[in-house]
Amino acid sequence: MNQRLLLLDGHSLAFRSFFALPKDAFRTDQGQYTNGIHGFVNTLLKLYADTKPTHVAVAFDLSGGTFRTKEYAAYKGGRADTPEEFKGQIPLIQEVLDALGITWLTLDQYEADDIIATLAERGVKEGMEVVVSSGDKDAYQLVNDRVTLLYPMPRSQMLEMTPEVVKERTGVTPDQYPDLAALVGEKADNLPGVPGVGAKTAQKWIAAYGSLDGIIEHADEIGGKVGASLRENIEQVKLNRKLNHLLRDMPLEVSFDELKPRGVNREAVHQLFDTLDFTSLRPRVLAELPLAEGDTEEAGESMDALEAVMAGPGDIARWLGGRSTQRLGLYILGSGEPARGDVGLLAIADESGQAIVADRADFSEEDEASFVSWIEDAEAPKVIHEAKAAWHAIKGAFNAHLVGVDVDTELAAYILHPDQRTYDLADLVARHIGIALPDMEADELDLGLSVGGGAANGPGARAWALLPLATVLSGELAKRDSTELLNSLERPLMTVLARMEDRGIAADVAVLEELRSAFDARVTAAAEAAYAAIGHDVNLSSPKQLQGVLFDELGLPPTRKTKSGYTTNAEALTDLYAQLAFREDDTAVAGREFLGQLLEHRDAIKLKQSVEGLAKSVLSDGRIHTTFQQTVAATGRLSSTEPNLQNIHARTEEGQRIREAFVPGDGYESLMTVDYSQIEMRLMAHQSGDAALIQAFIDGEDLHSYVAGHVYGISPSAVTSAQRNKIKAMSYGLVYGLSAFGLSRQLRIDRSEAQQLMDDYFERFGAVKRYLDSIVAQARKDGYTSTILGRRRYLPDLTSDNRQRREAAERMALNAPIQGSAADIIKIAMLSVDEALTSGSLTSRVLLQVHDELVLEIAPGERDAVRELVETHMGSAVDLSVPLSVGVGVGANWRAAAH
DNA sequence: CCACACACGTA
DNA sequence: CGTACGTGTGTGGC
Repeated sequence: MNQRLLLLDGHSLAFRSFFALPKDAFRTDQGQYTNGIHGFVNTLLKLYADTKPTHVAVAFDLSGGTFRTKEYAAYKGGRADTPEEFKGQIPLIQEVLDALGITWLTLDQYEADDIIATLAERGVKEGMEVVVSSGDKDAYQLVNDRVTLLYPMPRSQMLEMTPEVVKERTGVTPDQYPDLAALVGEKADNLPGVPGVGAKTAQKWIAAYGSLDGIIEHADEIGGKVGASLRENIEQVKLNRKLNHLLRDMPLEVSFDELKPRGVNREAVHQLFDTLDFTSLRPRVLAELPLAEGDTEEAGESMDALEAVMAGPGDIARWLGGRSTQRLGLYILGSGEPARGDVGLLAIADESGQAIVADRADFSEEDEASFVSWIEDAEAPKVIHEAKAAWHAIKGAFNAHLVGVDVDTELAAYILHPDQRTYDLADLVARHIGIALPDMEADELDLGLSVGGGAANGPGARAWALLPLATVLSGELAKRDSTELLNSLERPLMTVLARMEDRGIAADVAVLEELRSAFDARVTAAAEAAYAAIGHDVNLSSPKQLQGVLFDELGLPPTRKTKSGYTTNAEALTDLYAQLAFREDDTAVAGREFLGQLLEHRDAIKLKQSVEGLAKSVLSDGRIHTTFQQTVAATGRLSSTEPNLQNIHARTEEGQRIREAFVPGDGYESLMTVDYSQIEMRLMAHQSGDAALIQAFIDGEDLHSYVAGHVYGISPSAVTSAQRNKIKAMSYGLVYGLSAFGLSRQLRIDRSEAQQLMDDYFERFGAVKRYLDSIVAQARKDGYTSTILGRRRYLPDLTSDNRQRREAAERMALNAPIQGSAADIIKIAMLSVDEALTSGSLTSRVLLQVHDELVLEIAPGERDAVRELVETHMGSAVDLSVPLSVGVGVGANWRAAAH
């Protein structure tokens, strides 16, 4: 029979991958680099698919010497040390091979290529077709009509080297190649060739004398400088030839039976790929390599079990009929936008693999009633990816309120790994249950299209995959003790957020329009004045063009460098302005005018864009419906998009006018803001246990004056405002991992003064210092930080060799427990406030969250009751060693509700 | 058309 | 050389 033997040089292929793939993109939580492993497995899969071998072996070099280094100490000398990031990947590749059921070999004193040469020789003798893949040119000599070499090329291409191709590329036959290499030398192996002899000369000699032996025999007949050179270096050439000869008779104690792939051990692959963070390779490995015996039919992990059907009218009702209390997976294709949700297609699947896919447009009355009662049944457990989006889709399409979400797989994945930008369902399924979901075509993603039988596969498979995915994720969470965080905090919060988004906040479009026009006038005036100052137009929004004006035309001194030139940010422009203050030449006068108008333009255009963006996002109900992102911030915070209502101007007078456009809607009389005061410093006090800091909060004094009094050794009442400001900056900076350099820059004081300030601060608040140090130490040990609710953030860079990355990770480690705990606390408070409002039968409701602040819409007559309620529930969200102080304000708009 | 850089708003 | 985000604009690659 046709037997084919595939032989790989493991080290050589992995090393190429290591340099081909960006190492920082392949790094696990634990700091292990995996680019070489990933590339190797990828190459292996490709070779396997291309060659369909019956036998496979991977050969590795051993570290330490070989017979070649004994013979010639300089062999492969002069190479740079193996990169630290590559070491350690080889043993992991060998573990992967074990899991894949593929044999790998090493042999003391010999190189991978010797093993390959030996096996190739034996394979040919057995009548096999042999395919070798190695990036080592020495392997050329193995090529013949039964042995093909696949030589790796850039962009993961493989060059198929037959004897003809070798001849074409080297000018000699495969068995002559080592002769040629001996003459020319091999830089990679530190083997010098004959000076003056290149490939052309060597080819000519080999053609003339047949082989190296022939050349040596007739060395005296070769004239000219190269002849003399050859005669002088004849010993080196002989040595080269000896070293580059691959041994074909190694004592390998391996039989061809052992080289037959043993099949993939699923469990081992899952385990290993989990620790390696491999997502995309997992389904490929399982699909493209043979599975080990008894490992083919694993319950719940094979898509063979899936039976998806398209629903006709009445089918949904019938399907749900017998299953309404089972745990079911629900997948929705549609729009999950707040207040504009809709369902195009939906799919529901049960644990047995039965799935039904339905077009919303085909729902009968009976289907709708059955579906809605299932959706609104809290005892009917549902598994959904992005449940909040599903909530909106269902609200929009059925006017029903989703309850009974057992697992939101997106939220679960976020709790496990909060540092990913997105949590794509197909990626999670591939990663956690090792199945490649069928791609969904773009037209399947469109709403309301008629759907043929084939299209059911995508949604059906997704609904089906949710159930095993939820089981795996729940298991991971339980192992990590994070079940509570998901089920008691994030999952119920999802519904609270959905309702907040659904409500939106009323906007006064007349105010927005008035502001737009006022800001627009400022923009135009500033732009014209700026053009006048320099005598021509310029795009004031183009940093590149501004650099031309500032540094070339006006000859101003360069500012801080950016990646693509010099910064033109407000801070730098203000500095430049100050530098021109004492000059009265024409350029300086023009420069000052230009800079002043540019700053004015920046300010005005930002305000204008902000107002325009808000105006555009007002829906027909007169309200702005933001989307709160519950799974994007690595610290556990929420974020807000489309539009972002967490960064509405608040600091300047002009900016605050924008907040006047946020008003109570019909049926409500005011807005209320409730915020935590200094929650991060309170957490610092609590977590550090610093007695002085705790006392400050218990006494309820002005924090920054109190701390400044301690630092400067004076009474708080004697603290000047300059002293207070410095200490305030320092206190806030601590939460962000501020350095003395950063503090000096921010306060525009000497480095030494900043250092002194920090020293004095830590002298007085020693526990704070010890706490901050301990956070980093603990995080380095564990690999992650934790909040008061046990929310983790993984920071593998804490052990990076790269100082910048490491220090950045240290700052994140300092900040994450504080910022994240504050996020935990306000989330608890949101649940508790929401619950209290509902159970108190109040109409007032929460509309927005801005990290440490809630914005509520107050119904007539409820103001005082709500004030008391929010003070109580926010103030008692958690029990700390310092009080949680809450500020409340009420007014006719968001600005007026500030306090 | 898309990704990136820059600038800047919030906590 | 202070954390966490999102958005608008310009730019230069494809």
